[in-house]
Amino acid sequence: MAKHDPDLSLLFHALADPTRRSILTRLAETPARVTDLAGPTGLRLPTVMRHLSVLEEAGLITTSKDGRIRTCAIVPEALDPVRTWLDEQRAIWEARLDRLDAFVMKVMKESEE
Amino acid sequence: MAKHDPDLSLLFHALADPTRRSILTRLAETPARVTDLAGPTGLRLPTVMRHLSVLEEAGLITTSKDGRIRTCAIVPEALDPVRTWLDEQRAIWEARLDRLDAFVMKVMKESEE
DNA sequence: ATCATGCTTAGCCATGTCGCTAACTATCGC
DNA sequence: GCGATAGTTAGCGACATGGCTAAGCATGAT
Repeated sequence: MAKHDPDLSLLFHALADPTRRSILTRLAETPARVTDLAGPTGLRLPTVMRHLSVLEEAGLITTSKDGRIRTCAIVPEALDPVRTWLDEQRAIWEARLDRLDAFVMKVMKESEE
Repeated sequence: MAKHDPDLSLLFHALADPTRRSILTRLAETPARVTDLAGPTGLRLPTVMRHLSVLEEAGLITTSKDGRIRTCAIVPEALDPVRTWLDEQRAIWEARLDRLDAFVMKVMKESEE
């Protein structure tokens, strides 16, 4: 409801990049090291690191370091706000369609008279 | 499934801006003119025009011009790909949790033996 | 015909994004 | 300790984004 919703903006922005989405999908299978994630993308490590920090700041993944290895994992509930927003929108949009329906019905009924 | 999914990127990017989201929510109530949309935002017309064209290129709204007035309206089904993607992700994530469950069960069973 | 209205275009500025390389730190295996 | 491995930091360049002003164009009202 808040006018300023940094959370949603961060989430949507994080999801707006194909590389980040593919990293997410990869992580959905199983947690992985940074290098493992970099492999399929064909990108350099620092670039991947950057994507990971965007994902982490959006709350979509968590990372932890063990020795020299950083392991990344998804945060399943992180997508909830997105889902909620979508549901809200759909509710409003459908309400509007219903009203449009009602309007059409009314006009039709009136035209019959 | 496609590695390159410009559609989703456009959609997510369009949704990543609070101004654009508020325009969408406003349009969900009823179609509106460009000036009507600019009002609440406190932004100048050219700036709003820009946001509108981003929304339109993402397929989230349609606009049509009658005389000197451009009317904007939402495209309700435009959010479907987003919803689909979310559902896919959730499916994978849940499958992973199930597998984790199975793994835990297996370990527990083995430890009993 | 003239003027106000509603939108559009062009262009500027500050900042953000996405890729890179190069150099650095920290661990692990020997 | 030494070298290989994993990650990190710093900084660069090209381009995109989000805001603005100023000026233009088309249409509606008088």
